[in-house]
Amino acid sequence: MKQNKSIDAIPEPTRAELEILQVLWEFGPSTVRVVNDRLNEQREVNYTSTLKQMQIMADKGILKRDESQMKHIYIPVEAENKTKDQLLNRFVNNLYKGSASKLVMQLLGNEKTSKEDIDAIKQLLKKMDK
Amino acid sequence: MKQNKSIDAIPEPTRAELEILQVLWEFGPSTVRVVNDRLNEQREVNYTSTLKQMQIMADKGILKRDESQMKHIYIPVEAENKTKDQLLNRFVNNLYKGSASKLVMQLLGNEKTSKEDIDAIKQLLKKMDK
DNA sequence: TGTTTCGTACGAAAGTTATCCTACCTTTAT
DNA sequence: ATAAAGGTAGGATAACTTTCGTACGAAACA
Repeated sequence: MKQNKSIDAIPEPTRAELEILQVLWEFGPSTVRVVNDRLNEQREVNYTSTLKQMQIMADKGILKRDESQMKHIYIPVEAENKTKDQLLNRFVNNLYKGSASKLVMQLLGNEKTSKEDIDAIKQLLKKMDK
Repeated sequence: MKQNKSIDAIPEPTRAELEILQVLWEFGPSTVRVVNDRLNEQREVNYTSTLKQMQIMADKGILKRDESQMKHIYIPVEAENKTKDQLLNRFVNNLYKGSASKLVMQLLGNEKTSKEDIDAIKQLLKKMDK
């Protein structure tokens, strides 16, 4: 049974917040240390910056945390797919007036989209026919 | 012949900037008055707010303007498709590690995506085979 | 011709985001 | 036991974004 998704629209995560969510989605519930180390593989960030961000996210309700240990463990409140669905919907609505096919058209016309990806998309659609 | 797109990466337009770009893409080169009227169909914005935004965008090089008349005419510097390509690439890179097919997968699994859209996507791909 | 309407320019202010310093506590290692 | 390392908490701050008030000039019109 489907929830009414329009009620609990998630506030758009900021750039920094999204970075952190990605790490948590990939590695599962983690400490600030782990997240910060991952982030520093891509760019230099001070530990306390990441800590602060994650605290703010917990305040906002984007993350919850387990404080039973000294090293708090942070966990995304919403599932990866749910959040991505919302971001994707917003993107489609904003840029393509809600038309998913327009977006795909843009994607197919985009030179950065590889032949492999296009083939994969075709496979997907074939599978859906069954 | 293709340009090297990686050189002239456009700075991410802000929320308000994107709103304005949408109007200009839809209605073509326009005065502040026209843009502001369109925006006010969706939300209340003061005229001078829109004016200021568009002036800033002109400063940043996102818009150019024709000042030969008293009512200045604003025009996006980059074509709609080019900007959307960049935004789309960024989106795919950010959320799907650059995999366009993952994005489409998400789209197809998304309940907000209509059957009509899915059919349209299939048509697109068929056409590409030829 | 004077007044009202419509335009631009400029600056201020408020809100948001991102970053990091400092303080202080706990654990670990010497 | 003491020092060092590694945690959290809470400002402070700087940059960016967004919004709008005020000033003032040009145009329309009564």
